[in-house]
Amino acid sequence: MSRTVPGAFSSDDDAQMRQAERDVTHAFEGQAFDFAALLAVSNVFRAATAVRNHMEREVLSPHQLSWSAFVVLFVLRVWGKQESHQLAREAGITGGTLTGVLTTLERRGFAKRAAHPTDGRRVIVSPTAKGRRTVDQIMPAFNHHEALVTADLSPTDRRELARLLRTVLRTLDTDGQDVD
Amino acid sequence: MSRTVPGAFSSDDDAQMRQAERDVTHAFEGQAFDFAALLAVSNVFRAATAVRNHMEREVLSPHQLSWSAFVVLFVLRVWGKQESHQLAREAGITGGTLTGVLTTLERRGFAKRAAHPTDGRRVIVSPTAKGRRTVDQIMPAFNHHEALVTADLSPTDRRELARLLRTVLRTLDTDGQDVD
DNA sequence: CGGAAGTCGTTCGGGACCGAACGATAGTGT
DNA sequence: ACACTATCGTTCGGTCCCGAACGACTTCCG
Repeated sequence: MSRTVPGAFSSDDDAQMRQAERDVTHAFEGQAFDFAALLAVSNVFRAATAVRNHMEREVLSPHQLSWSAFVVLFVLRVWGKQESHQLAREAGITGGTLTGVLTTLERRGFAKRAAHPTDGRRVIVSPTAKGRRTVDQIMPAFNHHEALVTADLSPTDRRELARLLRTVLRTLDTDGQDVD
Repeated sequence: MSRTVPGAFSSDDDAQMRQAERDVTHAFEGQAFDFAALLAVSNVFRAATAVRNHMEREVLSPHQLSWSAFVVLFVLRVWGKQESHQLAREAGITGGTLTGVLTTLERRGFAKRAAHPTDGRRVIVSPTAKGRRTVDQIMPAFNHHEALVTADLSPTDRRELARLLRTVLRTLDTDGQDVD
């Protein structure tokens, strides 16, 4: 009843999944088990890995850029120069990681650091012309592949997927802060 | 009409997103741009990172296990001993990575390698009793947190999320193989 | 049988990644 | 003015992760 994708592999797929569910519930029998949650979480992670690897292989590797390096560069391209901590948050990585990524990006001439005018601790990161040019060159292919990996989703499905994930992100966000 | 989660943060969120869409389309103006695909892909990745970090912090780190190490151990717990390559595929990592993870797991006494009876190249991996016990001890908390991060999703939403992601995975799978 | 070709797991190089510890700088109160 | 505290970005230790190269082993075929 939840099946909208027709044909070919789906029946096999379903059978395998039901078998997996039986295996897991059997392995942990006697305990309450939220299988839908497990499935949602594990699929998020599997899909992310698969998409990331696909993108790195098909789009990014010719330019010798990792996913994170590209994301950082993309943020700089669209929103321009900004402080380090904001850039890290925007790119979804920690400050420690950003330092490494930025070192790579700077070495290859895609971005540069500059001192904050009044605050000696802070660092302003800017894209170079070469960095902007590179993003502009990669982005069409990147977006094309984004469309490819979501090709079997209807436009409605894509928006729905984004919405559901946003809900998860918001949940994580807010109770990460609440704990304090 | 696509909004099921009520109140609080949603309006802010939407405004920010629409602004981001304007920024991005403006940055790449004159080019066709599938923003729904970008949003779907980037949210998959963000959600995966957030969930993984949450799980490693809240559930796994007390046991000094990484996400991958736990996934491998989980697979061994539920499906029992198996060959290396199958285990790698099941856990969603490459062979090279599995070697590292397995070395860690073996050093800590959670799993062990054994020679294949007839084929000298292959390796059979088994969970130890300690490994099984550890999974059984962690799993309730792990599943509880899986439920937590998807708490703002209705049961239908969770299944829908899993389904949409499965579609993406299948797309990636099949045209990864086709290329050959 | 014996070399060629294919298939295993491992090793290696390089980057990413986190959290904690660290210096440097800035603000705060006295 | 001067400690105290908070907040920056960086460094460090450890792991993960991939793809490519490698060596050991097996299978295929003459």
